[in-house]
Amino acid sequence: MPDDKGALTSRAEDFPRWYQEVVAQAEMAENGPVRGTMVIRPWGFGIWELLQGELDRRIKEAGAENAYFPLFIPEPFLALEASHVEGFSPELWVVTHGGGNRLEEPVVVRPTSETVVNHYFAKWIQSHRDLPMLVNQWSNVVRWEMRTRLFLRTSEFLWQEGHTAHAGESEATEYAIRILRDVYLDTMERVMCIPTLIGHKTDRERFAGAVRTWTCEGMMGDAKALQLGTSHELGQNFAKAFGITFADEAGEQRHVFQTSWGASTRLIGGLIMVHGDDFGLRLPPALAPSQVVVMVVRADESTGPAASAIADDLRRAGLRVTLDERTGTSFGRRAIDWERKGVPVRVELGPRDLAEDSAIVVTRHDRSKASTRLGGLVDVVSGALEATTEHLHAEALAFRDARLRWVSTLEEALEAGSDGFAVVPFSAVGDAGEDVLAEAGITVRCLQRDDGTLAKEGDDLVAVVGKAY
RNA sequence: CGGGCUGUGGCGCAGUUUGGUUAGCGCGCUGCGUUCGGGACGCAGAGGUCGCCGGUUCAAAUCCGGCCAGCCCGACCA
Repeated sequence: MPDDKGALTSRAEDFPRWYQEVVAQAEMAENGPVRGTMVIRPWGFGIWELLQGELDRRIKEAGAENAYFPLFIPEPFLALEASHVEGFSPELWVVTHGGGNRLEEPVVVRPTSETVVNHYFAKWIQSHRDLPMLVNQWSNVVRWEMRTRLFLRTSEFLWQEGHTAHAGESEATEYAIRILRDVYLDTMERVMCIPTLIGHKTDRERFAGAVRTWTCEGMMGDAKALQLGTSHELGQNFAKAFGITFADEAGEQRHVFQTSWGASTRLIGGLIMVHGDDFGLRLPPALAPSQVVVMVVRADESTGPAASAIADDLRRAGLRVTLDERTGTSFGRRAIDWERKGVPVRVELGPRDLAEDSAIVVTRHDRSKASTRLGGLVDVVSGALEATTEHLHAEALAFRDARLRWVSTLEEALEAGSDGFAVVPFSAVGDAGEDVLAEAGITVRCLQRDDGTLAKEGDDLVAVVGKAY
């Protein structure tokens, strides 16, 4: 919000007003006791739990199993893979004391777990029969960040990180892409209702230690890009550093090919920034801790029991329902609180409605209200939830496509990429072009074929460029 | 690390230029009452070492010196 403080004004201009409002209103998080850490309040955490469930199911369908590895990593582990340690060193939090004494060897708090996981993979993998090894971990990680921003870049964040080992290179590539598509892309498109572009990163944007980084990129409500999830092909870099070898069918000792992939609480930020409006958050039904709130307009001997019965009916239909009978708080106050939290559908029941054997159904995504017969209420609410999912995705897609321009030169990309996405032949950009774009705060978000599909390389590669968070 | 700014009840701020009774306002909070169909209202009340240390003065939130913390802009990043 523009004000007397110059610094704040310039920031607010490119920082949507609703972002901060929505985050605050949705009671999701605030900066915590240590710089850049976050506190997620129950409503926001409920969203995360649902998101976790959706991701976890898909991860298991892709064959990976959950496991857990230590929070503390011996410092020498990090040093084993040269580019990995180089990439992460500036971001490490290091513990120097334990039990009141200085530790002989400092330990690192994990910024990501490739090193510990691979330390164990080296022990666990002996034969081609042990492959592929597909492991996932839900955990927190910490990274020292120069500049933190709620949900998008916090010093501590929650995520899942998958780590796999395969016998062959093509197998690893296929698995990395399978995760990108079947886990990440599918969750983002169908669950989060976020139109998502996929592709791979340029060399400079690649994960430290990877040979190729595949990525999902979304456009936020201010036309800036957000990296929503990444899947890395690690080649044999870590296998060689950690000595992960197996005996193949012929009895030869060979190094494995690996992948690692992750998606974090950043997704909550993306969700807010794609769907939030001036009235608060708008949640896709699949991620709404409460999908329906049944509100009693005023205290009354008949509306209370009737609302309770409606809530039960909706629950029996498999919906997550909250019954709001707090008539001590004014109706408007309560209605706006739920609206801000993004509850997709509200059912409002007052004496007037009850007298007509009806209720008001309010849909959050378009704020429309309709009087509905109680007899058909469950169907109407279910239909409204389905419509919400479609509407949120369609609206976000229309927004993004209106700000995505196909261009053919670097100069055009520079212009179009400053307030949206530009798609430009990668041959027109190149490494030198990335420097030029960087001057304007624009980066290559991903490389893909001109039909939007994935390709490792080729003449038809296009670069999606834009400003990023 | 460079550049800018701010520290005053839980939150947001005014007051500082020009020192002067008991430090004020909005929101929130507690109690009572009236309300309740779209962010209610009235009355009563709780809550402050004015970031910290020192100095000047009859007198310091206000002036001087030092320190600390936080925010914003640049370099980093899921």
